Amino acid sequence: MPEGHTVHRIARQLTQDLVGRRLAVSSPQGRFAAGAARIDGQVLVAADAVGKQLFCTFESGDVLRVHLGLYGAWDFYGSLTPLVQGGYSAGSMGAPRLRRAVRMGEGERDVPVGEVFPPEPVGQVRVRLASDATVADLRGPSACEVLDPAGAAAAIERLGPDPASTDDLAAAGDVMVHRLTSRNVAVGQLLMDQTVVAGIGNIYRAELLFRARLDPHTPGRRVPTDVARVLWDDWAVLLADGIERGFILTREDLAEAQREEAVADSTLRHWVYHRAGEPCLVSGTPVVVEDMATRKLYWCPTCQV
DNA sequence: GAATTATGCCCAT
DNA sequence: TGGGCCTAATTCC
Repeated sequence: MPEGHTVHRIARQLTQDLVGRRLAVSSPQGRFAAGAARIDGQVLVAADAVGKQLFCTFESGDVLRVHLGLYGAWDFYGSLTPLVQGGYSAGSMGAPRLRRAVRMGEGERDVPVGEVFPPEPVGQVRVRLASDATVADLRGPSACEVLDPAGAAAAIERLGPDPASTDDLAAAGDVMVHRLTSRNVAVGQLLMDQTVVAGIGNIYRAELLFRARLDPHTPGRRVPTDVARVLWDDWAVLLADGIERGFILTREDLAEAQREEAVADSTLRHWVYHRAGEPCLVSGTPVVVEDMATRKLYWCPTCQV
């Protein structure tokens, strides 16, 4: 259930520990045997996130494209560079996994004693990327395929801008603002449309709209350009924070001590997401939950107009 | 212990 | 519109 920040962290972990290495690529589950064979034994030259998609480029130019979908995750084993203060020696990134892993930000947790390296695959491992020292297992993805360079470029071209994968934030923002304000579709749906802006999921959608005090039902065309720009700028801030922190925290009002609490208690992290019926933290009005395009939308009808 | 739910998105009908 | 992916935490008996 990852949003963009998680995929960027996965790309960072892969960049730290597997990029530049010659990898054994396999499909313990078997479903990806042909794709794995195409890139087995090659050097991984880059790992990049664009929105919620991961692109791993190998020396031949072939690209492994991965989308985690609803419950995909990467499990990492062996030698790993800590991405969080305190570090960790084994972990999962993607859907929450506690079996042998950490939630990012919960601090260090060792590999169970007696576990050998490389570890036996746990569950249905679609693809394993392995160096001598590090193993990354992909489980439960909704997309996992090998593309040629043109195919990879086309996949990226279909995505809207991602503030964490552009070198021109202002120009990327222009694209997002234009796409958001050009259609009559509700802004709450447009923010989830990965061709408008990439990486936003249901939590960031709800929180961005609350922080902008914007009614999710407002048609994109009725969203003032400067408000659309605020959404882009705020998305860039929240995404960068999520990448560093390892989880989504949008309550900039929290004091430092309360932020520590929010590390352990996910119910403290958001203004409206998953707070249906609870009082809005600003107005006291019960937070509303409703369906919008088959997803749950949380919002405050008093604050968001 | 069973049923439900979830940070997503694709496809078939 | 419904099922699929193939998972684990949470909620409901």
